[in-house]
Amino acid sequence: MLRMSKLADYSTVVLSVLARDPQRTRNAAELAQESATPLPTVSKILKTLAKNGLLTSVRGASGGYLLARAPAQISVADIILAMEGPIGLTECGSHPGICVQESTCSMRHHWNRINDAVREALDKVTLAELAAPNQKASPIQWVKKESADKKALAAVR
Amino acid sequence: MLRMSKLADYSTVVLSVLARDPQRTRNAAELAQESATPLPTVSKILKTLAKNGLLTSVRGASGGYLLARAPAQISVADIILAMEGPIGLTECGSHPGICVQESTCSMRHHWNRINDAVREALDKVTLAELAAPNQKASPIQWVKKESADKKALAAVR
DNA sequence: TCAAATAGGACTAAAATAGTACTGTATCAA
DNA sequence: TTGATACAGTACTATTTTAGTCCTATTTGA
Repeated sequence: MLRMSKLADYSTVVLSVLARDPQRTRNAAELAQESATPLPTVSKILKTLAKNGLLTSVRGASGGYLLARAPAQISVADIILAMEGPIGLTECGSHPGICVQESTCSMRHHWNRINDAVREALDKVTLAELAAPNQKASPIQWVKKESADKKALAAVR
Repeated sequence: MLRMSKLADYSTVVLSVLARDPQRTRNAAELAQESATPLPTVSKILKTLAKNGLLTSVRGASGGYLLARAPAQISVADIILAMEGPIGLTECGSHPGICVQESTCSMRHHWNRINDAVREALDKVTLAELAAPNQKASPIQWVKKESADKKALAAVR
């Protein structure tokens, strides 16, 4: 596992829609439609992303959102940071003061290294890459699953 | 965030206790005490770790657990894999069939890359290192990002 | 001034996780 | 052979986290 939240996941989809045409301002309803995600949820995501500097918002009639930076300047690490806060695999990393063993824990320093390594890995992948069409990744193995997918989704929703 | 589960976290503590004296068999009660974690919880963790091949168990009176491999041969990735299953930041990675967009999703292939990068980073850190007393490892290359991160954290909270 | 849109916060529902307990099985030693 | 010790497995409950929704306020353009 080691999963990021669904909202963070969705946000990569929404952002990649925006990245396809970075100059254009789009409102929440459009983005909800294009990303096939419920409007209230998309709306929530957009607010969070705007608040944390990944999107610029334009209020009022004919307003909307657009990317605050070029897609190549936004990394996956940035997106996760914006949606979930600092990357930290353990609780002691992002919430100091919870763990009683904190002051004597010899592992904490190692976790910092690990977190940094993960962050670095995530920093290397940009939104520009995420939004780019697949280059010869073989989709063959997934195609056959499609009908099962729809069924699974129906069960889930 | 991007957090691993508490159980996975605890398990690193328990394993590092075992790693301090890899030959010695210890029972659940001992390990609970030494790791300052409730016995039922430690017990659950130990079972999971044994089931997934990180620990060898010895049943019966004077039984207990010991590491299945040398501490240097057990990586953080192994631990997370044992406790949480395959590393995958998105749901589609570890549960194919849920997402309707799966077959047409151009991002999936990128997520595979990202997961691999994270797994690689976690594979480089071993239990031997985790269990070792602190030595000042060089955080130099990451330092420059640190202040930016803190700022971002402040904004998020 | 009206309509369209974001901002912010509060609230509810659902899902995942943590934690506990109980029953079964293996092993050792008296 | 029997009792004590300790792991194995599973089911259950409670808690916490996350997701999702809704409502009201504010901003802005026509």
